[in-house]
Amino acid sequence: MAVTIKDIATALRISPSTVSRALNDHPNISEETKKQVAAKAKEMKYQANFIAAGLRTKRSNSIGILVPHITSSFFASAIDGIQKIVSDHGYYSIICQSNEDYHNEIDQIRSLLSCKVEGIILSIASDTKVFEHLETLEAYDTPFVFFDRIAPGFDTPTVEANDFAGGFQAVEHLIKRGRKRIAHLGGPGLLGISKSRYEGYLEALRTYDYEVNEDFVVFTDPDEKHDAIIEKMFEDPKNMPDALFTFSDELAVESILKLKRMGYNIPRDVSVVGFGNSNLCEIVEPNLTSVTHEPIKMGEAAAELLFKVIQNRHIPPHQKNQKFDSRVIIRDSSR
Amino acid sequence: MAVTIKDIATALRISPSTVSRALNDHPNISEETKKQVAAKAKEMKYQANFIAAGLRTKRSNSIGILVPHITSSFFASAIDGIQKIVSDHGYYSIICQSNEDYHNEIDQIRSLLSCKVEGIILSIASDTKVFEHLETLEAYDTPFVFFDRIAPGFDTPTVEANDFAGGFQAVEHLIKRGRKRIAHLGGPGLLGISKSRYEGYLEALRTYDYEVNEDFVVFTDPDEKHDAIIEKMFEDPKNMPDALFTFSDELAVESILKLKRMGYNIPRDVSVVGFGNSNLCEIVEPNLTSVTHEPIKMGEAAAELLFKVIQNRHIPPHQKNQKFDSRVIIRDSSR
DNA sequence: CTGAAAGCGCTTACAG
DNA sequence: CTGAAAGCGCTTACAG
Repeated sequence: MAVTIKDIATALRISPSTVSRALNDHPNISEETKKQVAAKAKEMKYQANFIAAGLRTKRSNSIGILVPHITSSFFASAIDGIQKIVSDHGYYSIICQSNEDYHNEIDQIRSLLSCKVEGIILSIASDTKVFEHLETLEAYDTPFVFFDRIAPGFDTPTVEANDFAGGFQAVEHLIKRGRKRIAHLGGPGLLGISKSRYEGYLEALRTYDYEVNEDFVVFTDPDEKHDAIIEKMFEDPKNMPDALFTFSDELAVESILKLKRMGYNIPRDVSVVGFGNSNLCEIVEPNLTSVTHEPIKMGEAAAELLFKVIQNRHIPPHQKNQKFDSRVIIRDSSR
Repeated sequence: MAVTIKDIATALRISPSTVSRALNDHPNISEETKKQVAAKAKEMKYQANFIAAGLRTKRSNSIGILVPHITSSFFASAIDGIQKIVSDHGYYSIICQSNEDYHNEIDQIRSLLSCKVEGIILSIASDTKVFEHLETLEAYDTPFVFFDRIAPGFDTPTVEANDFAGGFQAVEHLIKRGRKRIAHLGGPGLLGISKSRYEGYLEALRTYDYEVNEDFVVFTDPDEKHDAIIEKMFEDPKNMPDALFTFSDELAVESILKLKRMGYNIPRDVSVVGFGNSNLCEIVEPNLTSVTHEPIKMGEAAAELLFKVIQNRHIPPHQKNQKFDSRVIIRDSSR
C-alpha cells in the first residue's frame, strides 16, 4: 500500500492536518515540525496524491492539449513550448489527438472534461465544420484557448500564425525577384490557414498590380496525387508559371522533385517557396526558401494566455488574439 | 458549479447510489431507471468526474509516457501507437518529456507517480547513467515497460527495435553490393541503441571476414560538428571508405551533402546507408537507403504489455522482451 | 431492485 | 503553533 499523510502522522504522533500543512509549507507550522515531517516523508517514500488533493481543492493542476496529430513537427514543437510553461506553473498536461476527425475531437474533449482539466489548448480538426461541441466547454466553465486553428464565434483567446502576412511576404519576395507568373499550390480548402495563405497570395498580386490567373491556383488535400497537378500546371512550357508558392514545405519539396524530373531547372525556370521552414528545407536541392513560423513561441504564448484565464487575470485586449508574424527564409530555390 | 451524481439523484428523487450504478450499467438496476438516469444526466449536462472515481476505486485510468522528446518522429509515431491502445482500454495518457536530461527524468517520474498513473512506458534519457530513480518505481508497485531505451538490471518487459540486426543487415547489404571499406558514423556512445547498431556493424564485418579498421568508426553527439568528422575520414581519396553506415538518417543526409560538396559522387564513390527510414530519405539526392523501424507497432506492443502487467495477466516469456526486426529499404544512395 | 453509510487521501475553516 | 471535523464526488459492501 502507498504511504499516506495519515501514515506519516501516526509515525510522528501528530495530526494529519499538521502533516499536510508542513508538506505544503504553511506559514503557521514551526520549522522544527516541517523538518521532521519532510524527513519522515522521505524515509517512508511518501508520494503526494494529486488526485486526492485535486478532489478536495477542486483544482486538478492539469490542462488538456488537443491537437490534430502529434506527429506533425509544427504541433510537436508547439507542445514543447506549451509544456515548458505548464511545468513552470507546476501543472501537468494531458495530450490528446483528434486525428483530424470530428467525432474523435468530441470524444477527446469529453474525456478531458471528465479528467477535470482546468483548461484546454485546442486546435480543431480539419474535419470539423460545426462547433456545438465547443459550446459545451463554455457551458462547463472550462477555459480554453484556440491554437493555430480557430473556430469562429467564440470569445476566447487565440494564438495563430499570421498566415495572411506569410503568404503576402512569400509572394512579394517572388515579385521582387522579378517573377511574373506566380502560381499557388494551396492546402485543404476547409482549413482557415489555407485560406489565409491564399488570401495573402492574392493580396500581394493585387498590391503589385499583377493579374490573377485562375489556372495557377489549385487547392490540394494531403492524400491527393500532387504529381499530376504539377504536371498539368507545367505541361505547356510557353504558358507555365515561373514561380510557385506552396501551402507547405512538403508540397514544395514534392513540386521541386517533380519539376526536376520534368527537366526544369530550379530556380532558373521556376522559383519555389514553401511554408513552415521545416528540416526538409536544407536537404532538398536546391535548398528551399520557406516562410517560417515560430511554433515554440506560439505554444508558450497559448499556455500563458490559458493560465491568465485560469487565474482570472486580466488579458489586455491587444494580447487576446495574437498573431505571430512570419519571415521568409531565403534559400537557393528562389535566388 | 458542475453537476454531480447527487444533483441527478435529487432531481430524480432517488439515491446517489442508484444513479452511480445506473451510469455504470450495473446489472441490478432496472432498465427503466437506467433510461431515466441517462436522460437526466444528458439533460443536466453531467460530466463524470474521473478524479473522484479514481480516488475511490484506486484506479486512475491513466498511464504515463516518458520519452526523451516528443519532436522526434520516432517517438511521436510511437506515442501514436501507444495512444491507440490506451484509448481502446478506456484509459488516457499523460505524456512527459525528459529532454534527454537525467534530473528532468527524475522529476517527471515523481510527477507521474503523484498523478497515480497505473503504469509507465519509459524511454530513458541519453544522459542517464544511474538507475536508482527507477527502483523507486518498483518500490511503489507502479508497473513499467521500457521502450526503445532500456536500463539494465530490471525485471520488466521491454520493447525495442532489433538494432543489432538492423546494423548487421545494413552492412551486409553494403558488402553484397561489393563494398570493401565500410565506415560507421555512430550515435551517442552512451546510448544502448548506438552500441547495438555498432555491434551489428562489427558482426557483419566479421561474418564476411572483413577487417575492422578503427579509423573508420567514429561516435558522435547530435550537437557536434559532423562536417569536420566527415572531412577527416574522407580527406585521403586513396585511403578513404567506399561506404558509410550511419546511426541515423540525419547523420546520413549530412554526410551525403558534405561528401557531395567534397566532390564525391554518391553512390559511385561512396555508398551511404542511414537508419530510421524517415521522411528525409526520399528528399535527399540521391534518395537514401535506410534501415526501417516500426515505431507505431512498437508503441502498440509496449502498451499491450503494460496493460497485461496492470491487469496481472500472464506474459508468456517469449513476449516479455520484444525485439522488432528491421528491414533495409534500398534506395539510390547504395545502388 | 434500491438505499444508507462508510471511506478513498487530501485540505482548510474553525477552535483552541 | 496544532488538532478535530467536515467534505470534495464518487463507489460498493451491506442490508433490506
